[in-house]
Amino acid sequence: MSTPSGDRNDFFSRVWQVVAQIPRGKVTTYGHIAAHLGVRSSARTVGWAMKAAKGTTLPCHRVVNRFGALTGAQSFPGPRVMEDLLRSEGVAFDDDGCVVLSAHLWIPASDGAYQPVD
DNA sequence: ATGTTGACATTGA
DNA sequence: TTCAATGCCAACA
Repeated sequence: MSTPSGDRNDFFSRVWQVVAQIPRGKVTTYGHIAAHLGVRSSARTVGWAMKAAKGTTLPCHRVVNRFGALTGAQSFPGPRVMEDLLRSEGVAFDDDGCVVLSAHLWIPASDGAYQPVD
C-alpha cells in the first residue's frame, strides 16, 4: 500500500509486538519471528530490533538464535543476566549453555497451539 | 551520500 | 560433510 509515510518504522514495531507475545518460560528464535513477519531472511534485522529494545519491557532475553545459544547475552548488563533470567523462568539449559529448544521453543502466532517437533 | 557491520538463517558447491 | 556466498533492514563511520 502505498502509504509513503506509514510503513517504514514498522519492522521494529512488528518484531517488538511478536516478542511481547512470548509467554514466560518459553523462548523463540530470530528466524521464527522473521518468518512470521513474512521475511525469514530478515532474521538479522530482528537482532537489531532487540538491541534497540534494550531499556524496554520486551523480554528480549527470550529470543535466542537457531541453536538456542544466547547470542545476545553480551548485550545485557551482565554476562549471566540473560541466562539467569531464563533459568529464573524455568528454562532449561544444555551442557553447551544453550536453551533446550525441544522443551521451550515457542512459535509466534501459534497462540498456544501445540507444535510438533521434527 | 556510500560502504561496512551486525544479538541470523538458508542455499549452493 | 564443511565452507562460502546471499538476503534483509537498520545504524554507524
